[in-house]
Amino acid sequence: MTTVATHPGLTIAEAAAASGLSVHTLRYYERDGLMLDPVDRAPSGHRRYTEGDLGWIALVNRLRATGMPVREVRAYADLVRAGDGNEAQRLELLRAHHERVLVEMESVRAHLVAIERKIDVYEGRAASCVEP
Amino acid sequence: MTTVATHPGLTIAEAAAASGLSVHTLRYYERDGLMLDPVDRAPSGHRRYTEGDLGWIALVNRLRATGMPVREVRAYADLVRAGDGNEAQRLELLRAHHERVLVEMESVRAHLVAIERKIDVYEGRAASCVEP
DNA sequence: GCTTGACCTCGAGTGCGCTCGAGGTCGGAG
DNA sequence: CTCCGACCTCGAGCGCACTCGAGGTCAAGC
Repeated sequence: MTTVATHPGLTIAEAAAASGLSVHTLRYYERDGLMLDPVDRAPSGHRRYTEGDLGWIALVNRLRATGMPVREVRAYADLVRAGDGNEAQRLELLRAHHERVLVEMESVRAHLVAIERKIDVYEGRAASCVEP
Repeated sequence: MTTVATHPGLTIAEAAAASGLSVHTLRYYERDGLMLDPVDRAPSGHRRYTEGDLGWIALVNRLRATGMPVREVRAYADLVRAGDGNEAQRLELLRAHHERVLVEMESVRAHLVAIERKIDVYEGRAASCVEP
């Protein structure tokens, strides 16, 4: 069952369009160890992104979008790359991140409520308390 | 009714403790035009923060905590400093920020749900779909 | 055979938001 | 009078996450 030359894969421009990242950022992520493996290359040396690459990038995007630092995404990628046996560590990393995001969201929500009150003041829907 | 030498005001260290910012950051904010006015000084030249200053800093903290860029906080401070007549602009700025924060929170929430699903996979509470 | 354009590498540059350090002043305690 | 600690200014430095540019390769189309 030698799967020879299935799909050629996406060019970096296509991968950029698909992921919402810039080609610069895609190369940067790879350089910086955020990808699981170096991306495949065409004989020309051009990158060819697989569906698996895109799936991984989507996860990286989710982690980044929720504020995980690049270095921590790299740590996660390192764990996955290391293969089986560290699932507990991966889980711990994700759970810690999850918890931090929840705390941060609650903080933002609370601050936002205070800002809403100030908006109400400007709209004349409430009495100003002290400051402008 | 000449209010002579009421309270002396807080030192920068006290203001830092009260606001949660560092003394460096307090000076930086002032330098950068985020304060409504230059902070009062003792005869020694040392800063003396009033209750009003602290209230304003609290607002700045709320704006920053919800992700408003420093330059936009400055723009808001500029408006307030300019005095009456631009309430509509201030309101618009706050509302635009409010809207952005809501959109961002929703995005984070959605990404977080996807991450939760991945956590479930690691906990064996769900079947893995495709990627690690 | 030449041009064009998409890609490559490597290293430097950018914008943001602080953060730090050197060198100096000031006021009160000993 | 001296020392100390808290403060001052000014300018540089830092960490992060990209972002850009110079200089080069390669393959396809004219």
